[in-house]
Amino acid sequence: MKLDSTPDDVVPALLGGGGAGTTMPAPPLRGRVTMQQVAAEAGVSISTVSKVINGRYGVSADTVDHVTRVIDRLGYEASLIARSLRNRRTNVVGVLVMDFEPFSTEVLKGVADAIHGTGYELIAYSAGGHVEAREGWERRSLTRLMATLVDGAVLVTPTVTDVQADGPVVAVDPQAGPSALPAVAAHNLQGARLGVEHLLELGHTRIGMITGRSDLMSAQQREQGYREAMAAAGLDVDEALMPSGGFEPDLSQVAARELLSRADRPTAVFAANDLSALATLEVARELGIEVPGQLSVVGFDNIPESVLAEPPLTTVQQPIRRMGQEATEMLLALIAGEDVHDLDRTLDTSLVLRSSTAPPPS
Amino acid sequence: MKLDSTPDDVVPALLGGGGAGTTMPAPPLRGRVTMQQVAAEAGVSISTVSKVINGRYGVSADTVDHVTRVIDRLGYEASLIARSLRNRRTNVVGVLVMDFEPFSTEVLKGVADAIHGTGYELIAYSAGGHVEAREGWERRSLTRLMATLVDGAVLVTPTVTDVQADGPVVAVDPQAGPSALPAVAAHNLQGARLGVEHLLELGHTRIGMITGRSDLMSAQQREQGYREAMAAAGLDVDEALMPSGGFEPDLSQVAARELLSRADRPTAVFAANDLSALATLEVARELGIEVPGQLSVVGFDNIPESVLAEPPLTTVQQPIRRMGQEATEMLLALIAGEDVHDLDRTLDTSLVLRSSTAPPPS
DNA sequence: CTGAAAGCGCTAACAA
DNA sequence: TTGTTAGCGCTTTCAG
Repeated sequence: MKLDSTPDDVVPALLGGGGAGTTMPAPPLRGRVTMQQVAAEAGVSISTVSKVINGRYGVSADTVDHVTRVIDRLGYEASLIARSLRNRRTNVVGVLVMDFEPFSTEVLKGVADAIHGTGYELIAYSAGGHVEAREGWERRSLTRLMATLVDGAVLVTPTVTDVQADGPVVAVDPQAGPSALPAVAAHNLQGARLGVEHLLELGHTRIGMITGRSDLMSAQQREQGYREAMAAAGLDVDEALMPSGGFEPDLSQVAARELLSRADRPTAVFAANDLSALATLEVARELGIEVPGQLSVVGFDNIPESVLAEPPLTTVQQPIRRMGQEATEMLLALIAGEDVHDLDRTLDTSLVLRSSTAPPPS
Repeated sequence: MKLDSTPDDVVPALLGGGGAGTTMPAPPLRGRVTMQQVAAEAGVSISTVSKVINGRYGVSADTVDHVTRVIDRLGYEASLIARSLRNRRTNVVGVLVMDFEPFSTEVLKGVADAIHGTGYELIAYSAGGHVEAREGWERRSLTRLMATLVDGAVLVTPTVTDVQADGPVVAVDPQAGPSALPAVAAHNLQGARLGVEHLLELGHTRIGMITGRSDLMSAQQREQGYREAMAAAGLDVDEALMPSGGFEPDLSQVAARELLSRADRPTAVFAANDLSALATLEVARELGIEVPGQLSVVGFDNIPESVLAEPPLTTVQQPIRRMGQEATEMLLALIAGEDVHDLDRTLDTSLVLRSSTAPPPS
């Protein structure tokens, strides 16, 4: 479809050093303008053009001037790719994500915040959310981009952290044990306590939990927070009241239905994430259970949809954007070769009070 | 997860060529694993490795098998960059944005939606929101990535559309006249009419507008929609009631203050975007004007913040994500060489009713 | 001060 | 079936 009409069979016209007689019309060519073409057009060698572009010493002012003019006229811009291949430094940082969804794009905004004014460029890469690629996408993406395209990378929600790249890598919300990577995470445990304590203060004592994907650290920590809060209140946890929703809507619906259909159903539910909480809301409606009148629900994440829920969801908010910012600051410091003291940061979460919680029915 | 305990690390048989004593134990090397290393480790030539990787014919099953194993063991992954430089086709599409903010990230999600299952990978690129780079960032970004890294690109909110790239490019929400580029935009005019008509139906007759950045097409169209709706209702527009807020908070505050301080202040304000509407809400609060009791406000965009406003903002919603999807569908078709019939699409907007509008005070 | 030449990691003719 | 060779666009010694 793309014809390659690069006229490289045109012998570059000889030009004197004075460069006065450059009367070539040379309209902006079709397609990509290469350094080759600039050189030919300016009547100098490729390396001279390169020097001019990179401001290297050893080029006469006249030449610089002339070449610069030609570059402007042709609208030449160096290819990031070709340059990356040759150089070690690229001045680009990468954000690697499994897919572009609410969480990762929010992180992305934070990264963008932090990158402003640093002179770095930003590339976000996703392998397209391939299902088969789920396992080890972080490793693949990293090897694909790192050391050639980017100087460092922020890995969003990686499930494996033993990656080895030859540049700095910082993980945001890592999901595999105590990571070997510098990381920024939300304080899941504290957040969960916050959510459950809110329920406790309201007077609830029979509180169920829809747990998350047990293989993820965040899910485990949230469950742990739930247990701790209950224990601190001197309450026993009833394992029967803790079905798993796997962090996703369908499973959560099943879990919620199970929980809310019980004769001794809880008066409040703490969900491992907003998606699960939303599913709970739906099931409650289905079952004719009023929220928050007969049932209180607390979520986790504060995704945009949670505001729009009916009723608006009370939830634990993660400072997602902030996480992106901190990760980037760490990354830039690491790239700069500074030694960063705190390589594993945990950011506090906060409770967002909306309308899905109330005191238990009397 | 998967430890390789396969003892196939048998030292490759004899190596011809100048291969000196090639009894390297070669544990997974530090840093990037290159094809070179795989070849050496497998005792074959680089091109053979390349053939194996790309599934080219002409390699014995045994060799394929052996090389594959070595690749796995070494964790080799082809460099996107090097490959891009060589090939014309990369199987990557790019999204070029000025910066990662709410609008562009929403578009990004749409693009990601559309890219799922197509086998394409996705790269989003931002020059880092450089202020000095504002002018012509689209041209620069395009030449930097296009034809080397990506097969085609989606340009988000470009201010210049006469870009020339040697691959397909689709613009989303282009801001410069009838674009020369295939484009997807929201129906700004219709949206504005929708917003103003809502106010009209409520009974307002004295409706002011905070206009947008006059150099942007979207702003002009929204203003045009306002005028048309007013005209259709048989109402004259008072030019004094149309200060510019430039699409941004600070200027909008000034504009709103001007508007609301008038003795004959309007009973309703249509703002060119949500940022301006939010600013208006703030000024109203400052001035002790009740919304929606004494003043109705309608915005445009439906950014996330608009739900959280006090009161929640009634606004015109753009199908941003959908725009990203359509643009991507177009782009993929273009890349595939299909001829796309409708190269300039306009998507309808819709009114989101919330609590910032009410009938005018009597 | 300028240009020729050697690659960066990879693919694709073309030879062997 | 395999290896050799020539680049993709660029930077960088190192001679002229």
